[in-house]
Amino acid sequence: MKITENGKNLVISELDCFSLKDTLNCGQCFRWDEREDGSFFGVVQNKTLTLKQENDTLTLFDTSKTDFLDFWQEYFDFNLNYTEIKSFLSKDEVMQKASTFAGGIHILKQDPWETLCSFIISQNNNIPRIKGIVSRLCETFGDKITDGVYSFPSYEVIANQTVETLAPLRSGFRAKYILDAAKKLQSGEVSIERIKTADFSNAKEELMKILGVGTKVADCALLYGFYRLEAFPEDVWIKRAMASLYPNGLPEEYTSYAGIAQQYLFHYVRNFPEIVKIP
DNA sequence: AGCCAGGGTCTGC
DNA sequence: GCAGACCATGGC
Repeated sequence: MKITENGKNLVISELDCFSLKDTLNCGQCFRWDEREDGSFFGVVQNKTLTLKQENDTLTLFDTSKTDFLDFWQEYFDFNLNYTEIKSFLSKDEVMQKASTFAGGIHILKQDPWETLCSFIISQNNNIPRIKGIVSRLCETFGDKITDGVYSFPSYEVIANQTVETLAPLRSGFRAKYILDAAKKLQSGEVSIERIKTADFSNAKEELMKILGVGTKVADCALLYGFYRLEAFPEDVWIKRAMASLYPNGLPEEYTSYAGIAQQYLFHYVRNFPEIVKIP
């Protein structure tokens, strides 16, 4: 990986095992939008970024080398060697194929609360609508960053809301779950700091104290919001994939990177649904 | 019109 | 433990 400053832009070249499109469109994040020209615009914390990938080169517009080294490098998980992980996850034929197809996906290091809240919204929902609800949540309760761009609201702000004031989000039955999460975080009944340091099963148990957080949402929060790579979220697609491809469970040797294996599998079977169709 | 969407809760065996 | 109804909303 080579970093070059080009005027106001930053160019990352000689990239290996990275697909911006697959990383941002694989359903782990909801605040990135693809534009006509193939670039992506996103909001992360109180920052915005537009970037574009062409082959093994990534251009971050209006970004300094310091911005990248201090923040975006970590956010996009460029410090983990995905080339090694990809080969590690290729010990059997299924994962070998999934890794080859989806090996450009990186796990983003996202904010814990934003991720938890987003995946509460994700239940029994589809990705475009999840994005719409999250977008209205930010517009209604977040801070203005620039014109038409708002930050993700803190749980303190949401904890002061009611089901009625959340109505503009049109989140349906999930509104009471969002409120319960915000209130339990504010009261300290559930603590992000404790979850960060707890072992995996205790962390998951603590998340599941929140109404509307079951095993799948907890695993998604742990994987995408707490960077727990051993989390293995099982949605309907992964359940189908497991039933037809791994009836005896995921190979034990993959346990420490199960979350990345899950991402590869998810992207793979969603693009080739016939693989998991039971005749 | 009816089904599905990166599920979870609640109830009843 | 496990199945089944139910939950709001929107796109197809």
